[in-house]
Amino acid sequence: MKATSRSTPLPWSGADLRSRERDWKRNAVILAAARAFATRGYHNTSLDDLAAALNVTKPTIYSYVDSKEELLFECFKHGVDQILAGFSEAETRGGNARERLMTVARHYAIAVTGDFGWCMVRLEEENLDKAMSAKIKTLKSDVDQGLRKLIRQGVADGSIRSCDPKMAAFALAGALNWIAHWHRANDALSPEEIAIRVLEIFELGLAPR
Amino acid sequence: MKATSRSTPLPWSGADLRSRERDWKRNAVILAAARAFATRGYHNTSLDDLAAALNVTKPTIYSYVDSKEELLFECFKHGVDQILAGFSEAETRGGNARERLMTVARHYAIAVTGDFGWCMVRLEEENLDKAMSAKIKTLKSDVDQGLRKLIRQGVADGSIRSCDPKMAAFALAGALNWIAHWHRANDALSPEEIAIRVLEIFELGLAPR
DNA sequence: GCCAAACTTTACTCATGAGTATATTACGCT
DNA sequence: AGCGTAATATACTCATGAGTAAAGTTTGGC
Repeated sequence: MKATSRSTPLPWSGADLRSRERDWKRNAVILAAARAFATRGYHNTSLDDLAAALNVTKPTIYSYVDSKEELLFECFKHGVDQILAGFSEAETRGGNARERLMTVARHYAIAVTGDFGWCMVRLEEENLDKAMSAKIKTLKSDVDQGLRKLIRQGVADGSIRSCDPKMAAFALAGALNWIAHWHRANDALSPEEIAIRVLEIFELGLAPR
Repeated sequence: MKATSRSTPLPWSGADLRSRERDWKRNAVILAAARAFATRGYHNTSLDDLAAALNVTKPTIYSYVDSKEELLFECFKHGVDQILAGFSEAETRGGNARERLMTVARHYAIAVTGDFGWCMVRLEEENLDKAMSAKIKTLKSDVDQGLRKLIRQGVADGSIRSCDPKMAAFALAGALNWIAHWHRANDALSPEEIAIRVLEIFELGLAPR
């Protein structure tokens, strides 16, 4: 039997290759969308604009996503996944709860300054239909609950001063999210450095020690 | 000369009254816009919707503002004015720089939970033309510089731990702005109570003392 | 009571942009 | 070679919503 016949399930057989290629392109569409949304805003970005940026036409985009909303949702999802990865890493790195919280926060800061940061932070649920809005709420809540849990654990293990976990989580998330508003790609400070400085303020507080 | 002739500039003469009435209505339009934008988002609020909420029609709105953008700008302005008022009050109340900063922050938190909070925090400059966008930038910068100045003064007078004023101002503003995202009018905690709790975290930090 | 100004409405225009039906091209497979 | 499928493009439809012109309505001043 010839090596080129269809009975040869090569790792990169035609179908497989095509499907990888497709995923790759889909991700390119999502990334371009994230950048466009961050620059001009969701409502000010038409899919024709986006298509032009990708050197394709609108129907091509519709072959990768079902709607503009889905595009926005995917951008959001990509960003949140980075944050959720921070929780996993915090578990593997270990340390007391405050240290784990800071690991998460560092990841968070980096995610927020990345390509999907804007979509994550600025996404207004009013722009999405009920079903998607609910998904977003869940994801946001997951992150929020994760932060609160770490804070509660910190209070329990003595690594965090006794405080209201809800307020502390919101304050921290707010400060971190806000980075997306003021950070520019060519800032003097790298995302890591920004994270360190912001987190120091949270650890030590403003009052002299 | 008769007392009723036009030469009598009575405190509530016709013209004066009408102009007050006009200002009152204009403010009602702006307030209704702020609420509608906060609920449904700027782009999802049509001026027909807004007009309906006010029991008038679109052209009436156009007799009070020149454009939808102007409406958004006015909402922003109203909100920022409340914050700037906080700086004045901090001056009159006095105290060390950290105390003055906390006075401003308390005002800030209350402004952000108010009717114009959403517009202040979520306003995306991409929605505005160059000229207005520049005005907004200036106002935002005024607030930011005000915060930084207080922080620098605090470091100088020893009431604030030595830190990067830019980062501290952004972290504080972020935490406060974020309140607008999660606070709901019927929250268990009043804006004042929220302000106290969030500011405590900033003063004392998360690490045990 | 009548006039003029301010105010408000009815009934449009017009541009934009999401989404789609249909044609065309490219490419792997036998 | 040539068939079938996936990918992309052309060329629309259609709804929405900002903004406006012109006509009606109210109100205060005489």
